[in-house]
Amino acid sequence: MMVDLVHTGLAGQAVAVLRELVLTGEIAAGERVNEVGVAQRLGISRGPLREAIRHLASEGLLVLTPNRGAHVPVTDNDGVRALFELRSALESAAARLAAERRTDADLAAMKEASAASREAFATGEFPYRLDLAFHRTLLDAARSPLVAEQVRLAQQRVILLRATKEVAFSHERASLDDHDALIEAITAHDGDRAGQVMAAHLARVRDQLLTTS
Amino acid sequence: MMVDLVHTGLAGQAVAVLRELVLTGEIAAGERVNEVGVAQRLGISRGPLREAIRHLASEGLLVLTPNRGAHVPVTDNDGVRALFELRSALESAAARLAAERRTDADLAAMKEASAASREAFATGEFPYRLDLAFHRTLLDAARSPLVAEQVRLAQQRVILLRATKEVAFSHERASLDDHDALIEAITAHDGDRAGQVMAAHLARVRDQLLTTS
DNA sequence: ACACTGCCAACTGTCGACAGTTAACAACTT
DNA sequence: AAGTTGTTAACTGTCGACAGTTGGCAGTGT
Repeated sequence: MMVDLVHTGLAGQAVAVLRELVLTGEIAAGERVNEVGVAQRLGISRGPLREAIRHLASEGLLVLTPNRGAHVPVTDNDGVRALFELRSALESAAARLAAERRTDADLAAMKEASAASREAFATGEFPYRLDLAFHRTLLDAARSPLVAEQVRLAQQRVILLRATKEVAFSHERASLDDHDALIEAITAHDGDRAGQVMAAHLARVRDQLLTTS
Repeated sequence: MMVDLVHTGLAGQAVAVLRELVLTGEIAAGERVNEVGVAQRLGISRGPLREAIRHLASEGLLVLTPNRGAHVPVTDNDGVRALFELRSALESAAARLAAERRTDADLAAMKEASAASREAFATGEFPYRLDLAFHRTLLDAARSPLVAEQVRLAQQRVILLRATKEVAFSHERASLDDHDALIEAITAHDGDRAGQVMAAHLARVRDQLLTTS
């Protein structure tokens, strides 16, 4: 993710730009990505752009169809459930590892992130970014680079989900309590409980994203 | 994985061929992949080959260095541990899901795979392939396509590990017992226990792959 | 012998052009 | 009118050539 910024070439820049276009919903769900058009728009040739498209496809931000190019995926409720099964698998494990390995510094960072969230919530704002920040502190505490990377990719797909569904994501108070429960379990080095709390937390977030049609 | 075979283009074929070259160790660990050389060897141009290289890099089978190309990763003990943290996260969750969702047909398939492994073990052979076959039946029972896909990718990286380390991988009897314990827990719809057994099983396999130097 | 400097070969990064495929539309048939 | 077939425009897939970068090596000086 931030690793991509080290990609100094045109392809790397194209990845960054395209990712932003997709995640902000500027390219709508289902919309196709025209290689020549986007390449001209970015002022590069098709080669690097193709590379960028394939890269984002490998992250699940685009889907490829042979001879038909790439388009932003449209996700139904089953897709949402499948995605959260993946995210829950990864992030519950991360919570368990964090409970086993956390230092006091990790704990302090998590508490700080939680406090910032509560403060923002008190003033009526609880942006998605703060929730992600908390989850990131937990990832740091887990000290498992591969798991962390996959968590980030899964979280990114959730962001895309929100961008396409245009769901106003005001976190509920319950999420704040979940976070604190997480901190408690991790403080107590209780890996099992941390994993369970994380799974319950993500189930709650998932249900927010399921369309009730 | 098998999906790649549907990639009818040259790039798709190149992915299949290159993957085999890497997984069989024909391209050794640490060895660099020369774009022009391999492209000529495959009778294609650099474009599709580049695409294939980037694809395998996204699967973790190659690592890219700016302006220096791709090479087969060399993994130390820490890397092995990190990989198995990921695999354990994914596959323990798969076991939990399998315990919740398995049908009788799933159970039959798992028992059949286990029986085949025991039979082969009795004759002195317990190829890696049979172990993978068992794990695949479990994945099918979990009915979680995204988790299944990530599990396959992680397993593939373990295969690469074995290819590069040239470790003779004779499964231990303990693995057979683990499999049966897994079947028991899944039969009883005991998700927690299935997850725990899977984690213990993978820890055993991991320790086999750690170099004791 | 060692360190530094300036080449140089090999490679990756990028580009523009061509070939192949697809889906949509128009024309024709029944 | 509905279905079928031919045509075509827009796109992706592929290629060969050029530009840029890197690491090594010969050469020079100390």
